[in-house]
Amino acid sequence: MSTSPTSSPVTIRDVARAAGVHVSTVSRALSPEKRSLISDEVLRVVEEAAQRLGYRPNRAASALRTGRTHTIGVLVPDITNAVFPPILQGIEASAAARGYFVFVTNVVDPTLARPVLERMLAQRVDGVILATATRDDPLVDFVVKAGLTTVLVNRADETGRLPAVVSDDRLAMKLAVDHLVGLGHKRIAHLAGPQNIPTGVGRSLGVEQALRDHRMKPFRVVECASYSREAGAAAMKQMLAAGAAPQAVVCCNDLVALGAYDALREAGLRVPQDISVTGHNDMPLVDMVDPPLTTIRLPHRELGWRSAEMLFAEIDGAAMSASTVVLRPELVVRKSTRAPAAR
Amino acid sequence: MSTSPTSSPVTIRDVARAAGVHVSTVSRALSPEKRSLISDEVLRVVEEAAQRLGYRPNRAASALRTGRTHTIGVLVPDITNAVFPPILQGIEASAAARGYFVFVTNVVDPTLARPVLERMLAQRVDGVILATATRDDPLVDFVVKAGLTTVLVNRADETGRLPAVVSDDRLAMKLAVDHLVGLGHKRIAHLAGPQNIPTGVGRSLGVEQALRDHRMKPFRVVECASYSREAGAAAMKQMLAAGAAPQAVVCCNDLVALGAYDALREAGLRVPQDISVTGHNDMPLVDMVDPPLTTIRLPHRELGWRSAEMLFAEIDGAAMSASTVVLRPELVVRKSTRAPAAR
DNA sequence: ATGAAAGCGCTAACAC
DNA sequence: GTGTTAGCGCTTTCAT
Repeated sequence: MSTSPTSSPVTIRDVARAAGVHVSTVSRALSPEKRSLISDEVLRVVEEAAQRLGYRPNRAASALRTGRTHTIGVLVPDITNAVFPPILQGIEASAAARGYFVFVTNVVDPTLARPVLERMLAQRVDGVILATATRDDPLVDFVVKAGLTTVLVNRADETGRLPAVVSDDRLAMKLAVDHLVGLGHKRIAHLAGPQNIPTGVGRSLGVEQALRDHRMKPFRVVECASYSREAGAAAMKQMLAAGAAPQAVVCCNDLVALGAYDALREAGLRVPQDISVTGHNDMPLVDMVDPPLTTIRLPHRELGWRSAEMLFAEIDGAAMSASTVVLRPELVVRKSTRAPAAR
Repeated sequence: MSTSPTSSPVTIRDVARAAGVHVSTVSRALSPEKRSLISDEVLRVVEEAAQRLGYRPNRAASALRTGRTHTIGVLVPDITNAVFPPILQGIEASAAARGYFVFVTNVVDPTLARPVLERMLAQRVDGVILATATRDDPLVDFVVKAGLTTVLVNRADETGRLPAVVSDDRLAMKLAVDHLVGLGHKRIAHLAGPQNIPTGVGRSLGVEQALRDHRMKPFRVVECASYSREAGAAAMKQMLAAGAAPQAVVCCNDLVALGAYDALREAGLRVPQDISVTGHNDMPLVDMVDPPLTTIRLPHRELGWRSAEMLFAEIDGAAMSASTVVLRPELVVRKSTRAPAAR
C-alpha cells in the first residue's frame, strides 16, 4: 500500500513524530540488526508510519555517520569489449543482492585511472574492483597505499599484494594446443597478446609450455599490439610475410583470431583447409562467423561474481590475504580447426 | 608532489588548521565557484595545505549538506546485449567530464526495476537514465510522481512526459525496405519486434509505411517473443511454415536476423540466393557472419552521450519540457541482400 | 525497551 | 575577504 511516492523530504524525524516515538527508536526499528531490541508493538507502529509516509532513509546521512556508503567502484578498460559486460553483470548481481550499488567507469587511457580512483576515494566507496591492471601497474601501489579495499578481476597481481579472480590462461592455451596436436598439426604458430598485460604473457607461456609437453616449439610467434581485430590482422600479415605459413595458429583472443581470418583471406588462404585457427573467450557470434571459430570459453560472469563476493568478504572484515582464485576455461570445438591437409 | 595517499581521515578542519584559516575559508577556496571570493595569498596557502595533507573532500558530507550527490543511475535491461555498452560508454563519458559517477544496474526482470529505483531514491541520485522503459511503463509514472529527474534512452515515452533520446526507427526500416525494393523484391516479409516495446512497434510501423510508399504491403509478418536469436529463429520457422517463402525479410534487429539465418539454413534456404535478410543495430561481428549482414547502423554512443547531456541540463535546472531527440540511423549494405533470383 | 544528546564533514547564511 | 554559527539526516554511545 505504498502511497504516493512523491518527492521525499520525509526524514526519520517525521516518522518518529508520526509514530510517537524517538528518532533513535525509529533508527533501531528500521535496522535489521537492532530491531530485536525493540518491542513488537513499537516495531509495528514504526513500520506502519514509515510505510505510510514513504520514508526512505537518506544514505548520504547514514554514510556520513557510519563511514560506509554501500557503494563500490569498478574500472574496466573498455566496456565495449564483449568480455567485460558479463563480468559486470556478475559483479552487479552480487552487489544488488547486498543492497550495494556499483559505479562503473570506462577507463580508456590507463593514465586516467589514477584520477578516477581519487574521485572514488572522495566518494568514499567501500571498495573497488579493477579489471584494468596492467603488469607492474602503479595503480596497485596506489590502492594499497590508500588502504582501499581492492580485488582484481581477469588480471592477477604478480606481486601478490591484491586478491584476484582470473581464468587459467595456461590451461586455456594447453587445451587449444592439445586439440591441434591431436589433429596432427606440427607447425603451430602463436599470435601473442600484448606482453605488458598479464593475460598476454600468461597465454604465451601456456602455449610454449603445452608445446614443450609435446616436445615441440612454437613454429613462429608474433606479438599483437592490442587485443583487437586490426592488431590481429596486422600480426598475421607479418607472420605470413616472414616465410612459410604455419599449419595452425593459436590466437591470444577471439578478436585477434578474427583479424587473422581477415589477413588469411586477403592472402588467399582458407580456414581451416589451409590453416587452422583458434581463439580465446568465446565471444558472442563467433559461432556464426565464417568459419565458426574453435575457441576457449571462459566463465566470465562467474569471474565477476566471484570477485565481487571476495570484495564484500574483505569489506566485511574477512582478510582474504591476497588469495587468487583461478577458474577453469573450456575448449569449444567448431569449424576453424581440422586435421592438416596431406602433403 | 602528492604525498602518501594513505587512508584519508583528513578533514576540512585539518586543512584549516594547517593553513591557519577557518574551515569555511577552506571550503570556499576549494570550491570552483566561490574561490573568487578568496585572496590570492590565502588561496595559495590553503591549496598547498590541502595538497600536502592529501585532503579529499568527503562527498557524503557534502551531499548531506547540499542535497546533491553528483551521482546518477542508469537502468539497462541487459548489459550483455551489444547495443547497451556503447550507450553506457556515452553516458559515462559525459558524466566523467562533469565529475559525476554512474550507478549501472542490470535490470533483468522489469518487475525488479521498481525496487532498484527505490534504492536509487534512497541513495539520492541526482537523476536517472532509463534504457528499460516498455510501453505504458508504470516506471514512467513512478519517476514522475517521485519527482526524480529522468531521461529515457533508446525508448521514447509515448505519453510525452519524459524527455528521450532515440533513434529514428521509422526511418531505419524505410532505409531497409527502400533498399530491398530497389533491388527488385516484391514479396517482402517482416520479423517484428515485441509489440510491448516502443522500438518494436516503431519499427513495424516503419516497415508498413515504407512499403505503403511503394504501394506494397508486408508479404507476411510474425512477431518475435523477444530481441533474441532464438526468438528470431522461432519466428522465421513459423513464417516458413505458413506457406510460400518471402523473397526478402526485414528483421527488427540483428540478433533476430541471425536467428532467421539459423532457421533458413535448417530449411535448406540460402541467404541471399534464395532470400534476402536485413537486420538492425550493426552489432559487432555481424560483418563477419556468413553471409555478412546488411543492416542499419545506429549512433549508439551518441544516444548515450546525448541522453546524459540532457539529464545534466535538467539537473542544472534547464527545464527540457520533455523534448525528444531523434538521431539518424544509416544503411550498411553487405552480402545478405541481393536482387531476387529470376523465376 | 526507549529516550537524550552528541557529532560524522561539510556548506551557506549571516555577521563583521 | 574571512570568521561564526547552525544544521543537513542519521547512528550510537550513554542514561534510565
